[in-house]
Amino acid sequence: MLHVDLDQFIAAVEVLRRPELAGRPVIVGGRGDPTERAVVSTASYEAREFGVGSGMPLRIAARKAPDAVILPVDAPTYTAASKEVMATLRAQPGAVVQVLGWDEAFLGVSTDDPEAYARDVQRAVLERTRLHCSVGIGDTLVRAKNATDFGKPRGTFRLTADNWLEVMGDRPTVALWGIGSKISKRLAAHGIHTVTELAHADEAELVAEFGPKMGLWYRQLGRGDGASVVDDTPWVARGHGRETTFQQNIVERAEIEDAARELVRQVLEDVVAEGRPVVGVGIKVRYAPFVTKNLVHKIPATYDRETVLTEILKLVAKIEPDRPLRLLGVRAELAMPDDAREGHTPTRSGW
DNA sequence: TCTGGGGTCCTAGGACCC
DNA sequence: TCTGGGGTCCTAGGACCC
Repeated sequence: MLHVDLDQFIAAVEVLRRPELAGRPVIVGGRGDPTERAVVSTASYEAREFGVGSGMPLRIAARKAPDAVILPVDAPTYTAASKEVMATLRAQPGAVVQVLGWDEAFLGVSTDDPEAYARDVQRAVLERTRLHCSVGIGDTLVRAKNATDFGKPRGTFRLTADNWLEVMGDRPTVALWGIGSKISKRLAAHGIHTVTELAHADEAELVAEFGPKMGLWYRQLGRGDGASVVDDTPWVARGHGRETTFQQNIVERAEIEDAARELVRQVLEDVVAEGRPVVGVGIKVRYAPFVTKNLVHKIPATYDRETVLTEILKLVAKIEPDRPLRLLGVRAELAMPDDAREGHTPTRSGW
């Protein structure tokens, strides 16, 4: 199967509608104001030359690339561009498409010449959307996904059981999709630093450290093994949430409750569009400097706004008084349709 | 350097039931 | 009076992804 990943997607879309920005360092993030609390969504390759990358505080990015053009995030525009890309992928002969986000998708296809097929995909996407993409080819989803990095930009790369350890074996475990900084550190504490070491790690030891599911899954990741079927079952959202980071930390009850009311209003807009009852509510709080807590609880299925607001405010009442708050998030869990329960929607562990 | 906003999923541990 | 073992449901917290 193939993994298709658009190159510097957000920045590329912005350059398309402002051609004069071509060749300049472009950074997209937050509201486009580097004095605000925000992070970089995407940096153009020119901006990356200055050491700017996704997830970096906008303030730091602006310091590193002082001449960069900094633009606000315009989600509706990227959603529209993404739809064009995904429609192009679905139009490819024999393609089964599983969308992973705005700018990436798995494409399942049976072909004797995957490289030629990948180049056809790149050509089709460029013709229809004027966007460039990289394509990973693999015999499992994990291998295809990891292969894409080696194809960037605008190229292709193939990873299979035959060359997986040869190519990936000496890389740190954090290079794997699904292993972040925390897990890689816990692995290191067991003497597991590289992909090869993870592939040959003791199962019992991993299970003892990470539990029966994740322990085995991490070892599988090290081997690049796992599912090899692209699942195009339509995605069913589990819920919707909104969150805001306050430009200045707040403490006042009334201010916190006002923020919660506004977030509930926004969440309910998404929930109404979904047309499924709310069966749980949650809040996320981040105290300064950077401590995150989640509070959730189940509720009887309801469509009633007042009920949802009341339940959220009960959780808000549990926020520790006098502790500076830098982020508040509100979330609504939705009832799942019967046909979308077990085994019908893609899950991470399924890969 | 100081960390957004949208999501999903897993695990531990307590409550409760038989 | 002290107490097993299995199961489910729920909450809190943590980790990851784009």
